Amino acid sequence: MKEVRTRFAPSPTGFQHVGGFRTAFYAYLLAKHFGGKFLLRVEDTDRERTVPGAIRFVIDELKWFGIDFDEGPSKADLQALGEDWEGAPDIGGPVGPYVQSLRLPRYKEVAEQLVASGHAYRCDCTPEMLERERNEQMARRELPGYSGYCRTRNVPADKPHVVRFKMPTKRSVSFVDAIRGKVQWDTIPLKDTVLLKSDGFPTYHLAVVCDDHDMNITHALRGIEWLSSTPIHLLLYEALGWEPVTFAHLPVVNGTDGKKLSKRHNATNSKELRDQGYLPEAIMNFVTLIGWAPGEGSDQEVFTREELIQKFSLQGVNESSGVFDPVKLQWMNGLYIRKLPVEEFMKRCQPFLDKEGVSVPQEQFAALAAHVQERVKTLTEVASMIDFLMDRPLERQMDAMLGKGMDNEKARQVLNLSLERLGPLADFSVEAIDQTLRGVATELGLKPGPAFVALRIAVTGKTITPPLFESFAVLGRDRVLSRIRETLELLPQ
RNA sequence: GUCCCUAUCGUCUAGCCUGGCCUAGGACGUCACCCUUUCACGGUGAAGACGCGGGUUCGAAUCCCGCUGGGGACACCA
Repeated sequence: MKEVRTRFAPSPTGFQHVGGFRTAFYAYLLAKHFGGKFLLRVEDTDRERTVPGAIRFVIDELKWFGIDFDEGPSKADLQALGEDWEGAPDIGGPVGPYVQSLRLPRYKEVAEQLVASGHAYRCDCTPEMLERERNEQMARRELPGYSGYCRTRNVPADKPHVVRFKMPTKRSVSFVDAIRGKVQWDTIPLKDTVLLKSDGFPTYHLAVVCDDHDMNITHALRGIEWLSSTPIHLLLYEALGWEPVTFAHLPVVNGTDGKKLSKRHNATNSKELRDQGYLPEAIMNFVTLIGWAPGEGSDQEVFTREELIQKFSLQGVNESSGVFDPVKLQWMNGLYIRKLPVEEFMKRCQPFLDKEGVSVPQEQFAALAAHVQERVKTLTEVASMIDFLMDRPLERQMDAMLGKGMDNEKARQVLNLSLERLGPLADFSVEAIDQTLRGVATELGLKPGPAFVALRIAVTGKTITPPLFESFAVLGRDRVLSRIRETLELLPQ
């Protein structure tokens, strides 16, 4: 059996959002499922719209997701693009360059071959002429598109020109989409499209067919928006005498508003999600699930990368579009956070703590980490759960201390008695604190709940914290006592 | 305008190919209860969907036709 080869072929005209990365995940998963190769190809055929840094973004982000390319741009290619950055990978491979702007001679060669075989022709119509023709067609409510004026004019090669494909209209085309099954056109509603632009760059149509063939790609995964131009590609393969790839047209990923994902949607690119404290493995798992399910009656939705590779198939990909639901991502992220080994969790929290200026001794963080881990859904939430461990003035939520069976007088009693009992405690352990504080509540005829709220706010300033006794033990007796005393001062007389 | 894709709970989906096991299953979210020192975690339960209309059939979420809704393409953009 032929080696399965897939590619992720972004055009560097902007920054990928999670929908774009999903395409990459699927292509990667498919290749790895069959033990094949996954390549990166840069489709920079639109010189005007190319944005610097876009390629780096793709490579960096995919690396963050733990995805490596088997073949792709070499260091030299990146340099040629002016995209040579510190730590840039040198991927390379046998069928490069993997950058379209570096393959211009090849496209010219193929275009000329097509002209020679009568499948294409040179055209020197000006943009103005095309514009006028187009307007007239619109006015007559006809199908817009090039009339084929230059088909028989035999425009000389030394004049500025484009190369157009001779579209046969009166014939049917069909292919079997790996996701949707047979798709058929009885007539082709497309006109003579440009293959090679006047600046010598190919259009997507020429480049994608040429490269997928040259790079021995077996499966082309792409967005559904390409489905309607598939006849062009099929006809091109035919004219060139090449065997077409297997196409798989992926459904769209929409935002919660039902509109296609774009920069307008918040948190749609992986960088933003990372800054918001999401784990790459959670994002990858979640995004893969928008539009794919294992099927066969399976309910599984949490997968390791290996399971994903093992279970992924194009048959399991959905035909209809899906919505990126940030709320469910949050749930899944929490799940992944809880699954992390504690040390790993702490390590991953570090950048977020630094960012918030929260610095606490490692052993103190370690003592509470397991409790914190269970209470957060994103890494950004960690800082506010442990910043009470720092030696800085507390801002206490005094108003939350009272109410619900707790008044000024009772709060004072709880704090005073706690002070009295905690002070002489032989060892300031979790168990001892537990016993003591429960004793305090009982002695005052209070339920533990309200009593502990008062203590929690007195010592941490907040209503939401890791468990009380553990927090006290980590904080240490001196700080606990002095914070309680401080609070007593704050209580109205 | 023409062509193409698509349609199961609010959302992600299973089931559809190979009709009956579907009084349509799971997950997120929502609500209630339990656990409980806050918040979480965990547990139990509830509400919640086959777009509409025809047909085929003993029987249709599943097959066929039509309609409607949604999306896309028709560029020297990808």
